[in-house]
Amino acid sequence: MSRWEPNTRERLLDAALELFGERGYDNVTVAEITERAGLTKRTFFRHFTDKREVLFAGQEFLSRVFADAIAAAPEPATPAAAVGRALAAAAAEFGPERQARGRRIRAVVADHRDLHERELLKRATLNAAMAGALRERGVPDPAAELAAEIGGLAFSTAFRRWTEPGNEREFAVLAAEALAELVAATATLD
Amino acid sequence: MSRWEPNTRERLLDAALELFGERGYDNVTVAEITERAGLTKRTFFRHFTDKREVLFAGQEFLSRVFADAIAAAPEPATPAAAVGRALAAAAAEFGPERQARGRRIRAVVADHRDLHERELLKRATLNAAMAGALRERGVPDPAAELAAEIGGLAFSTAFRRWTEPGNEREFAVLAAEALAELVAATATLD
DNA sequence: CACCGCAATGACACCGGGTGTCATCGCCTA
DNA sequence: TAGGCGATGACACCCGGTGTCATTGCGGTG
Repeated sequence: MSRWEPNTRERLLDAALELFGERGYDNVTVAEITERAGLTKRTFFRHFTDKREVLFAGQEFLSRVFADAIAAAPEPATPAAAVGRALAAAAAEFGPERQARGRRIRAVVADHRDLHERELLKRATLNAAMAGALRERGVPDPAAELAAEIGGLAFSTAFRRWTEPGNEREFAVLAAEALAELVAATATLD
Repeated sequence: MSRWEPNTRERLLDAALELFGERGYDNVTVAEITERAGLTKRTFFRHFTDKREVLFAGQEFLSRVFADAIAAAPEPATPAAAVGRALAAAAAEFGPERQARGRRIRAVVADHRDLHERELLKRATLNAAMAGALRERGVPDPAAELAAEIGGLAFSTAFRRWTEPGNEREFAVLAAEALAELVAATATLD
């Protein structure tokens, strides 16, 4: 393709994960990441707006998957069922290949406030995409917002369990289970 | 008290809000804020961990209010009712004096991604406090988590409406209404 | 084949947020 | 009156992030 080594973003992510694992997120500078990847600091910021973003890139893509799946759900589907479709569609992106990387990312994010903060922003973006798609198919507020919030909660619960050490179950199963638990819990609130 | 002007934090917040209003959040440096307040940059960071925190200080206090109110709710109270108590308790902190400042803060936060991100972190902290207090009184997961999430959603909806231009209604009323709408909406999900 | 446009990178200076460290200043207490 | 101490100032420093211009070769066009 080009004269440079290909897969720049991948290489940067790999280098970053290695270094974060060795020394921790904030004992690693962007210059060190790019050095290991054979690039320069400036190039890093051409691919990621932020130092944090290297760990969360591609989440915008997930938003589209969620929204499209909700839009494509059969007409008589309830909000909960539509959200279930979205989770199922997302599960395709969480195969065994991605599991190891997911674990490494989660380990880094776990004890860094700044990274947790960014994760929340990504989830909020996801929620907004789901809520928008639900409104599009006629679900009124605040039900659309609520269903989206529950979907986000189910997603993050499923992701946590999926990346927990020793887990053997598939993402799709965990997501469906988390969603079902949450929907059932709505009956116990009042 | 001391030989310096009192109310350092307040003065910093006032100076910051003025400047943000005049030129926008990221066209104002911390040095400029402290200059207007008659202090130095270093002192700013002794009072706020971050530039962003100046707009969100005191939220930890709210977490305690929420948690305490939930813990103090009468025993037969449902999760939704306990959350309602928390919102009512919080309403005491949102009198008319605070409304103007709330509007100014919201205006600054509205179109700045970084600030929105921090707001999400604060809300997540609030949610965690509520969920913890609910578990403490025997509400099992994921109902505790869900109730907390709904409480957070009601809170932020109420705050948004309360600070909307032209609003005349009290925070307590708006919060109770938002919560009731959300609880009612749970019945329409499935 | 020579030329040119273009996309990705490098090089480099610069700004501003955030921190470590030591000095200063004055209130409070013994 | 001596000293503890808490809050601030002064100052140097690091690093994340950006603006800008130069460089490098690939692909298309005549």
